[in-house]
Amino acid sequence: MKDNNDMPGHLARRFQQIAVAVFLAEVADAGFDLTPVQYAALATIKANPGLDQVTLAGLIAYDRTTITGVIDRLVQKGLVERRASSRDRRARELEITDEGRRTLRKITPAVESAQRIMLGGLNAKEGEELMRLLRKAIAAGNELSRAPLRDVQV
Amino acid sequence: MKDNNDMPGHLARRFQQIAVAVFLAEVADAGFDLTPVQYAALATIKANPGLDQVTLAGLIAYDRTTITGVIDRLVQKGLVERRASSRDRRARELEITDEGRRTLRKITPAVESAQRIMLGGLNAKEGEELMRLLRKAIAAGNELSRAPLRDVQV
DNA sequence: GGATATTGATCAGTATGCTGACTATCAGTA
DNA sequence: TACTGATAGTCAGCATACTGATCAATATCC
Repeated sequence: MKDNNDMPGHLARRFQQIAVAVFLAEVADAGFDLTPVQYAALATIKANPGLDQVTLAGLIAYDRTTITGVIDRLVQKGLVERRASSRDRRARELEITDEGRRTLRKITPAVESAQRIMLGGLNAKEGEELMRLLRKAIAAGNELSRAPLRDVQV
Repeated sequence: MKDNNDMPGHLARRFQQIAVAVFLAEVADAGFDLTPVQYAALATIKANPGLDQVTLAGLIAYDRTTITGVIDRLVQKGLVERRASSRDRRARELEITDEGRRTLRKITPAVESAQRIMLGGLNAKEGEELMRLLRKAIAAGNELSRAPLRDVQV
């Protein structure tokens, strides 16, 4: 019988599981309480001020129903503002707050250290190769999930 | 600023997201309704009859609190039996049912095809290399998550 | 212009996954 | 044997993620 270690799906889950645990631990060590999803959303909102939720979802490959809850929590924490759009009354424009900006700045070293730790078992060349192969596999499978990456210009 | 595509954590999530979507789609095409977690648990119970939930959790690297719900649903579907252990009255012994065995047999082609599809963007050598690097990174980070892999003999 | 289709956001429902707590039981030891 | 610590399982609570539905608003087409 095929071993778990020969199933890319199992390996994907395990690696992700470790990645999330490392991220949360590093961020908590730095004195913050932010999940990987919340961080990605916050960073993307800062880089694209005023974007709407669907665009945000496309930029980081989340389902739009997931984004609703993530933004709820970021707003609750005072890191993001959600305003009705004037151009399209269905849409909400997202804006990072000063505290969001401050949090993002202070948390960056922990995030970078987490990325290093999760590749800790690999040397630099192997880490690069792993990322290259993941990018390639992801690009080929992009349309297979309900939340594909959408490279929109804002 | 660092791009998402340079963050192993982001790539890990994306690859896993696609892997799960592909798994569910292939399994649904074959006429079944089984999640990746449920499949892994079922296969492991079949290979280790009578094992308890903590051992199962260790073999597939799940948190024991997650396993409780997964087994609930497998029992509900009639694929697994959960009995009190005679040796240790705290523990539950898990046994696959005939229907569980039948399901596992019929679902295997879909599971294997899913593993191929999620590596669809890579050639054979690249797929092998990706799995090797994932295994290596995972081995180094095994103890960093709350649910490490435990290679127990049953 | 008006019917139709599409889109942005949300919601209900389900299934992982995690933290931390709790109960019952077991194991080791003074 | 009584005490102490560890262990198996469950639970409450929270945060992703998904499916499918609904509502309001916008686009499109005749």
